Amino acid sequence: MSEKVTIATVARHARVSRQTVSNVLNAPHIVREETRLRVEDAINTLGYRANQAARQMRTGRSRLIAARIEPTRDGINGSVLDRFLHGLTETADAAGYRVLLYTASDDEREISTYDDLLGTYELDAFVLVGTKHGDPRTAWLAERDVPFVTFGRPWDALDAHPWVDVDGAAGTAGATRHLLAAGHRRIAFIGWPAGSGVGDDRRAGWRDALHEAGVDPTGLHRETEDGIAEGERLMRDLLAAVAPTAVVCASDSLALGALQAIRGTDPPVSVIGFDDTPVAAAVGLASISQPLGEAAARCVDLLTGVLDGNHETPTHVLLQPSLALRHTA
Amino acid sequence: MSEKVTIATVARHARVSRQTVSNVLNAPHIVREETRLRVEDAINTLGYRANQAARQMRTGRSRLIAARIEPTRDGINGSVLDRFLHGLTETADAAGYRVLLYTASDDEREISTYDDLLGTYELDAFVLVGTKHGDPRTAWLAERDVPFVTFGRPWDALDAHPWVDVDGAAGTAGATRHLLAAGHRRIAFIGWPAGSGVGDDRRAGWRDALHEAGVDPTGLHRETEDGIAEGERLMRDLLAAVAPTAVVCASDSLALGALQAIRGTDPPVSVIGFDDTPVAAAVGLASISQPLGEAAARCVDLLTGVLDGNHETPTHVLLQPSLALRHTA
DNA sequence: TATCCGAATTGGATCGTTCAAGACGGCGAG
DNA sequence: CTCGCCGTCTTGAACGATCCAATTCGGATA
Repeated sequence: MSEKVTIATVARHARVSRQTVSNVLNAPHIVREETRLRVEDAINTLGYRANQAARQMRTGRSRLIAARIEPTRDGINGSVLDRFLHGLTETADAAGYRVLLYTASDDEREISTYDDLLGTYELDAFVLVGTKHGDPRTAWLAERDVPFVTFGRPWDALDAHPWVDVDGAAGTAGATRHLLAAGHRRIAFIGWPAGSGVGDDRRAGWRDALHEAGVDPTGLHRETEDGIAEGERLMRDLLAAVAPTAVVCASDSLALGALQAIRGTDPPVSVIGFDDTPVAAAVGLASISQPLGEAAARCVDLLTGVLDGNHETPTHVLLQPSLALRHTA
Repeated sequence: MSEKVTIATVARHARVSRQTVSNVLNAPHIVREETRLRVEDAINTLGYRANQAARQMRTGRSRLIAARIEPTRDGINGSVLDRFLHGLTETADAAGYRVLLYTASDDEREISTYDDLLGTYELDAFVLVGTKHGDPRTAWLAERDVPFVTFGRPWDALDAHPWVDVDGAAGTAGATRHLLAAGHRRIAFIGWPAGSGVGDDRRAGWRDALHEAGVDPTGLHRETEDGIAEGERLMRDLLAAVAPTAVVCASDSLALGALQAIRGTDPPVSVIGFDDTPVAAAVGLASISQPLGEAAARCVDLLTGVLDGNHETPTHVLLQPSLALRHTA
């Protein structure tokens, strides 16, 4: 190939000035149609692509979004992040943004990474997955007016910043109602210790659905850290204590454990997991499915809304999960 | 906050010229120590960070590496990509590079994405995970002298381009030898249809280890597409046909299926999977473990070697897997 | 016919960095 | 003493895009 194709090359080829080419790209409506077509033609013929670095230097915007990739803790639930990232990349691409990855081992380092990314790469925005109570990261970003969205509600202050989340309570409530409709009454719940917003939310959905049906949930739930072994242990405990006929779990890991515990029961105890991970699909575990692709898309929507100065867009999005029915329910 | 801190700000503050500051950053050895310290001091005091866009415009290098994130097919093996990406991000970071994500639904689009990424972002290099026979993507990149590394050997021409891979044959051979040492003789293998380099490699390791021990592998192997159900089906078939006492599988998905098929056998049939996914760890499945973090690190090494013009570095790296022993073996 | 108007186009300046070339002082050799 | 060299530092130009102000041009108006 010959020389690098710049805006000047295109301008010469279309016999117009650089500025006109720039206008065709950034403000097509102010260019006469005939001229515009000639320029567009030259762009295609020459295979011109606007140099992002030069554009960024002038405009101060990089069209880059940062997302964190975490060390895989538990591959079962880890695939959630994986799928979310994929969706994010796809939607961001369509909106003209690219996704840059970063990692950090703790909050302090993560914040110093923000500083670095903002300083050297002039990132346009951040996407955080999951936040804690009193998260120092969101505080840092908000303080500096850096655009960001979280996937996951800030449980302590819902209006603190834009977020996208999936209504976990609605998911577990729906699953519970499905089981109630199938005739179950002793429907147990295995979840996480109180205090995590997500876990409490999921438990609340189950409890509300039972109340709604006039069933007393007392004694029907157990709490533990996430994990297959933990799920199995608690399910055995439940079987011995209250002999539930069905169980809703806060994660697929817990549900897989429960599945191992109920093996051989007759009639089979129904099990419903959460996240609809590929493992659940593989073993036929019914599970509550989060619309991760859509969640990612709405994150990008929110960000572009902020970045393009459109303050009309809502800043909070709560999506509804669906129930993936399989032979365990 | 005040003005943006540029190299000129630092220069004024340290009472030197812009170029001297630039030299402190890029060629410290040509600056007198006293001056260097004064400049470094100013940099720290002011919190200066070199603007990547400006640097890129001058040097033509973006310090950005592209990696593809694929739609999760099978969450069990999908976590491999996940872990690899994490390692890549971490090591690239340490080497002063950042990882940019992209997706593409087919080869043609992927190539056009390359074109776009190179044209607009001036990417420094690509990391491809897995290649096919006669891969059009590597051909395209090689033709244009774009630096890239693949994680996975190009099976048809080992010298075609730099790669990092894990010795699958050594992994299955090691697993097979472990089983032989435990007294097993009828050690089966469940793998993928001939033709995929990875699958053939893994099968060869098992076959060689058996030959080495004087065991005839005839009839002891089965081939199928990847998946839990497929693994279960083939394992039942093997049990009925040749009653193996152990089985080595080409993936954890197949091994999980095999595990379901052998339930209740006495003495228990040993099962060893491949990839040591978190699911394997969770259910206690023995599995061959790929050093993904190291693989990612070596990919970055190879790339920086090429990018920094160091042609001394080897261009092919073959890493040894290890055997994660758990109660299924 | 002269004047004015607004749409379309033009040239110059600018963003922050690195490259290329040159300036400056001190030192040793001729 | 002069010359050239070396180490150190400075100055001007360039990368490729966008912003800004100025200019051209065709057509409408007086």
